This record gives sequence, structure tokens and C-alpha cells, in this order.
Amino acid sequence: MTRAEQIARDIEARIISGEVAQGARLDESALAERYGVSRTPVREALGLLNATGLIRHEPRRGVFVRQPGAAELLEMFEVMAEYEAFAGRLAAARITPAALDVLDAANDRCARAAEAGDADLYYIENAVFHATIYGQTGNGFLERETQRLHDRLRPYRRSQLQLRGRMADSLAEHRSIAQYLRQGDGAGAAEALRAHVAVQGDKFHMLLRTINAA
Amino acid sequence: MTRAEQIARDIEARIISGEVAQGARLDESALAERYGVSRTPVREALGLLNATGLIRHEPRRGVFVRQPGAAELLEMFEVMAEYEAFAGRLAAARITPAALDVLDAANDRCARAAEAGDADLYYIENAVFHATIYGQTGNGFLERETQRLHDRLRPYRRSQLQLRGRMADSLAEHRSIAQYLRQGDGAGAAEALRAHVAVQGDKFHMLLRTINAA
DNA sequence: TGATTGGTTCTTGTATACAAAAGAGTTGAC
DNA sequence: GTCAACTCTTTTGTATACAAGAACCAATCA
Repeated sequence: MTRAEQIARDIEARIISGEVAQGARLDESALAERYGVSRTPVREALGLLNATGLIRHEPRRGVFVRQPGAAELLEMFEVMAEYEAFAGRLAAARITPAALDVLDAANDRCARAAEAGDADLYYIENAVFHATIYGQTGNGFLERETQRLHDRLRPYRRSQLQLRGRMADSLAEHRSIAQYLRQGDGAGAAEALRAHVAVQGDKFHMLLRTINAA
Repeated sequence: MTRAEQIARDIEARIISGEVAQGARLDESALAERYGVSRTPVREALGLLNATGLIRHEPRRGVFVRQPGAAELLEMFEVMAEYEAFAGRLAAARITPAALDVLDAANDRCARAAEAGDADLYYIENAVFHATIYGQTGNGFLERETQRLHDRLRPYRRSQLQLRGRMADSLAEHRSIAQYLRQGDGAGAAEALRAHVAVQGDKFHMLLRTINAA
């Protein structure tokens, strides 16, 4: 991994964690000094982040942190739900028995995490569950695009788990989804995944709270 | 527009036009000399293209043109059809009367282009038609993502128009789609758009021919 | 007193120079 | 004769230096 990529990862983490505020300007020289490198790899890193949409680059002006607001996040979740539904529909027809076992194993680990109340661990296994479905669509392009948006929404999806009882509900939905996939029911899997990801009810308020906290 | 962006545009055009071959290595120094600049803006430009997926950047190895093969193109079209269908479903509920008029106007211009057998003009108006739908989804994120994939598939969608009678068929489909949207029939619009974009029948062979020609 | 214009300073965009790593070719040993 | 290691070349990754454009501040004029 090149130096620029490391810096990009670190800046990304600091933005997502809220350490650098919304709309803040990222000064190249300051970042260069912070990471003990020249401006060149910093610019490279900012270019990478610009591609992911995490920052906004205004020519001759500078780069600014571009945290999406509530409206844009809802838009992104709306698209994410559609991605998941589509992936589920394809996966239902194409999934392998081995992958179904992987889903069950991930759900079992989710169950243990839920019992222990370990949201971090739960989220990791949750990510495995979803990534496995993406990988079973038989469509590599869809897999990459979906994973990309999933990664981008990670901090917000993760915050949903803070909701009381959400981990148990989420796990139950996972079990249901796995069942649909096992039965080859594409429409069922699609609808279950759409509902699983959609921001509705209490999840909406939790999302707002997450945004306001940052 | 900065120098790096201009160079990125030009390289992109040369890749899409097939002037630079699939898998070819893009030499930074050579490009710098070609455009009469130093390696720095060239690297910046390659970074931009890397983000769009048009080139593949292997650390310490170099950058290579990454033209998608038939399999990946079919994957991309499969996702594109889903995007269009989703956009259509949303737009059917949210489209404005003014936008419906824009669709009709674009179709009228498409009709004139079809009569004149002008595939270039047809494609331009066709792009207006689709972009209008994207813009009426009420979801800015979806609009940008869909437009991005549309742009990426542009050369291949365009080549479909070379098919005998395809312009007339495409126009009829446009009329039908506009009708569904006017009636607020989301499911109808979604299916019509999916079928309109999907690669099937003769379109499949035309796509293969386009790939082989490049 | 307010607005506009000029200059100054700060920041980004670009050029050049240097370092490090990967690949290929050659040479030597088994 | 073949394989491996070493060196040399090529190319990328990084640092430094320079140029150009934008924002800000002050001074002057209306």
C-alpha cells in the first residue's frame, strides 16, 4: 500500500468519526506536516477521497469535507435498499449451497454478538452476511457497486444498531432472508432485504440523531 | 477547468474511441510529452480516470486501459436496466407536467432524427429523454449514479442504434414509457424501461460486434 | 460612510529533481 | 543446459521549487 492510500484511509476515518467537522477545509500543507510527508502524496490522497464523494474539490479554492445531510442520506438509503433488493433477487436464483452455509454461520455469529450486546462484532458479521449475498449475484459489477455504497453508508448503518432491540430484530430479518434465498424465492428475498435496509420508523429518528451528533 | 481535467477528458475520449487499445499501458512520461506538460498533471488525470474505472492502477507497475469485456458489459447493462427501472418507478410518482412536456419534445426531435437516419442526433435527444427521467426521481443521489453509469455505457448504447430499424423501435418504446409516466403507472414505466435498456435478441450480437471491432 | 480598486498574501496547480522498487537481462554456478 | 542471483534499466512514488490564481485587506475616491 502506497503512502497516499494510507493517508486517504486515515483522513477518511477521521471524517467518518467526526473528528474533522462538516464543511471544514482540508489544508494540504497542514496535512503534509501532520503526516510527515510532502504535499504530493497528500494531494494524491485527496484525489482518492474526492472520487468516493467524501470531499468536494473546488478548483483553486481547496477541498472541503462533504458530509451528506439528512436529505441526501435518505436518498442514499433509498438507493441502497434497491441495490440490496436487486442483489437478493439475483442471488436467490444463483446462490450456491456453500454460500448458504456461510450465511447461516454469519448469522450464528451475529446471534452470539447480539446476546453479548456487542454491536461492533454484530456489525462485522452483518457485513459478512451482506457481502456474501452480493458475491452470489453472479454479477461482479453489481457486487462492487453495492459494496461501495455499503461501505459509504457503514457509519450510519452501524449507528442503527444502537437502537434498543434492533440487533435482535435485524437478526430475525437475516434469518428470514436466508430462508427466502434457500428456497430460491427471489421476490421474497428482494422484499425482505428492501425492508431490512429501508430507513423507516424508529430508524429514521436514530439516523437524525446520528447526524446531529456529528 | 484545470489542465489535469482536460487531459483526463482527452484520454477518456481516446480510450472510448478505441484509439488506445484494451490493456495498453499508459506511460506517464509519454503522455506528459504528448500534452506538453510535466508528469504531475498527467498523474492527476490518471487518478481521475482511475476513479471512473476506465483504467486500472497497479501500484509500482503502472496504469492500464481497462476496457470491459463482453461479460462485464452484460453485467453493467443488467445493472443499468435495474437503475432505469427504479428511476422510472420513482419518476412515475413524482414527475412534473413540465417534465412530461420535455420528454415529448425530446421524442419529437428523436422522431425527426430517426426519419433523417441521423444516429448521432438521435442519441443526443435520447440522452435528454433519459436524463430528464433521472432528474424527476426526486432523488439526487440516484440521479447522479444513474447518469454516471449511463455515461460509462454511452459508446455501447450508441452502437445499438446501428441496428437496422432500432431507432424506430427505440422511439416507439420511448413513447410508451412517456405514456406510462403520464399515467403515473410506476410498474408499467419500470418494466418498459427495463426492456428498453436490457441487452437481448439482436442487441446482444450487435454488442459483441462492437466489442470485437474495438 | 460606503464602495471600489489596487496590492499583498496565501493557497493551489505545475514543473523539476531525486529516491525507491519492480522487471528484465546477463552472468555465473551447479 | 538450466536455474538462480545480481545488476542495470526503466518507471513509479515522493520531495522540493516555482508560478499563477483567488481571497482578503487597506486605501482612496465618490
